[in-house]
Amino acid sequence: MSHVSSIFAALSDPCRLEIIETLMREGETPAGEICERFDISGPAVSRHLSVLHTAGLVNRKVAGKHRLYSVRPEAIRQVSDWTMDHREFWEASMNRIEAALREDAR
Amino acid sequence: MSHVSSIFAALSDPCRLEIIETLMREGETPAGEICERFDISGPAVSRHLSVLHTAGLVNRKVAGKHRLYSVRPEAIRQVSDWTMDHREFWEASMNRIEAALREDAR
DNA sequence: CCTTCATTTAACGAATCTGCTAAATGTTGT
DNA sequence: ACAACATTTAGCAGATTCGTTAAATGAAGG
Repeated sequence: MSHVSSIFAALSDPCRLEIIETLMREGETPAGEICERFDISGPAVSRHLSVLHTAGLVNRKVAGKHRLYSVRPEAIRQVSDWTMDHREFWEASMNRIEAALREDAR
Repeated sequence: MSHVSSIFAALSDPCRLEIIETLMREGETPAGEICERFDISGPAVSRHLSVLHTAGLVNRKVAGKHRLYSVRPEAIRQVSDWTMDHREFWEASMNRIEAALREDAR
């Protein structure tokens, strides 16, 4: 699996995406606090965290009985890099569409 | 499923990601030509194209016996937008990491 | 019409994902 | 050592995914 596609896979679950967004907003957070935010069981959240960790999206830090999770910025950057690699395509195309819209509006 | 997570889901398969990258590079392409590039069967590629279409990542245009596929730039832009929404997080964090590296190097 | 070409749909099996509950692990405080 | 707490692992059911081959669809040309 190409590396960026495995990052996409990790983000493809709505629950995992929300976990990542929460961690980016609030920084390092213990597993238990993440659990509280979701209606699913603790083990289910734990599994999601483990998927994210395996995919290299989060760091896990052991602190007493807690595990602190945080997003690895490089991972998000890889997504950004992927879009930037193709920026010429979508930016140019978007401009063409906008131009066509302006043309239509006249 | 939040919209961006369904885009991530569509891109989470290596074969689909490669299809999208090919289409971005080469523009509108008939299904048959896409098939030739992959070792999997025609029906398998057709299914991937249909997944991409359902997720809003590609346009399908009927041209005689051919179906021409092309990437919808807005879809890629949504990925870009998502990274940009969190840019402050990963950019700041990357800088912090870089600063730490520079600190270590001294 | 009938055939051929391009592509999709159907039907199926193997593998993977996601959730659950119950049990295990490891840590802290008594 | 023991009890309480935080989290993960095990084991299982149901849904989904991805590939295959065979059959269906639909346009183009003789």
